[in-house]
Amino acid sequence: MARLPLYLRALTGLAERGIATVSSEDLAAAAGVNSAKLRKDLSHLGSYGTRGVGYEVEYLVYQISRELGLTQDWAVAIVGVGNLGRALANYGGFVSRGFRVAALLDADPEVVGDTIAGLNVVHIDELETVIKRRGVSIVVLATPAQAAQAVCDRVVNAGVTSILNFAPVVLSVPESVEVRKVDLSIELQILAFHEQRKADRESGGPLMAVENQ
Amino acid sequence: MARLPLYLRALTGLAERGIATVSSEDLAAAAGVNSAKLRKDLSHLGSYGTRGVGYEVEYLVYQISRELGLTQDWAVAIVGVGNLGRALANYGGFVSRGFRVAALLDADPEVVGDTIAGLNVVHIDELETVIKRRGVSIVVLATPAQAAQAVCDRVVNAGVTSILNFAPVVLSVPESVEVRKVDLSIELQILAFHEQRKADRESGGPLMAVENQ
DNA sequence: ATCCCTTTGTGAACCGACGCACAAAGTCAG
DNA sequence: CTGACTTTGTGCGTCGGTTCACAAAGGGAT
Repeated sequence: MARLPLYLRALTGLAERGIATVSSEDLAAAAGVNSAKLRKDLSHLGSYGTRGVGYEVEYLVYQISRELGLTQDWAVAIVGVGNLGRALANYGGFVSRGFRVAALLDADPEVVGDTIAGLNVVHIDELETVIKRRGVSIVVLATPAQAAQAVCDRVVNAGVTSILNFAPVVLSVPESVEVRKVDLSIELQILAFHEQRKADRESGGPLMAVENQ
Repeated sequence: MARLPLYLRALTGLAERGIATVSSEDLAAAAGVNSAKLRKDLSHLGSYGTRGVGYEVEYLVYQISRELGLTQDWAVAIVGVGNLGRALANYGGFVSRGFRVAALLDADPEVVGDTIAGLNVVHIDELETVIKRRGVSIVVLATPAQAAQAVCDRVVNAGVTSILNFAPVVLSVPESVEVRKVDLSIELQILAFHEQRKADRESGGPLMAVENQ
């Protein structure tokens, strides 16, 4: 389930505050979901709750971490060391959740050789070698849109089956490869859409009511 | 609809290649969705297609842009000028789609006064003033998790009703305020989850089959 | 002018997710 | 030990979204 990371985040927050036990109601509120949904999700990974009491925070953290595969560490390569790539390389949220940035790659000879977040930037020509040698299993694409599909093809050929794509293009990949995409400007466009509808409703709303009579 | 930006992106790509007309089938492929779904989505904003021919690219770009409210320009403020905030400030994808970064704010006196992407970083104390004076209607939160809710409250009080949240917390806001959230590490965790299931299936799969006999 | 071919727009079946509401199960006080 | 209370786990009705499949509509050739 795609909500497990959300629960995990809420649980680690509770653990830090020293809370040992939590009810589905409280945890659901902390994660921003319905409590029945949360219980159903958790029941899919086994009966880890105690009726009348709730869930033991520590135990649940461990179970969800295991389910998500966060008990092993994952080597991640970031391709494209522009502004976004740099930000991702320096982002603390990855390391704290079992992800290790194992390689930075770029095509621009200007940045190859630079050290970012303690890592040497390698030329994209080394892609296949680096992936094999450093055991990379997840690749983050932060390249310009034009380059994304070509890099993606090479990454897939090198045997990687999980890609996080920040480039604003639809990547075509074999069915066995999973691509998740984050498009920052799409998120803003959706906000603008709703923002405009609010504005329309305020000015045009009453008018519409008149027209509808 | 949340898919309109996707269609728009595909359409501008086609327009750049000089394609004047496109069928729902082709456009759906370019956007990575089902063609029936695309036709239904487009029909919700009026009958802009011609049976037997398809959709006129230019016209559709205009109609979707108008529907999304991209014909006006939106002033965006970015709060939190860490690695991510900097990357967002420099990100070209915003400007090209009608979004203007109108303000950068931070609490750290070390970065206040710096110039990033041609903008002066302002202290967070000025938040309300800056929002009003520069007509900001969308705020991007790129602060640490601990600070996010407090900043969010101030932003909401200042009258902003659209927030894009990069901090890994669930923000509580009035119902009238829309929050979209992007959590980079959650995306990676979902990839790791599927990656692990693939690995489990390869090693544990055949074994399971034996056990099930 | 007519016929055939392409493509849109949509009715209707299908599917999964969501949440209510409740029974089963466990805790704790007396 | 018993009974009242709390909370999980889940059956079931509902709802929105997705997709199939087809009728309606337009274009172009003969």
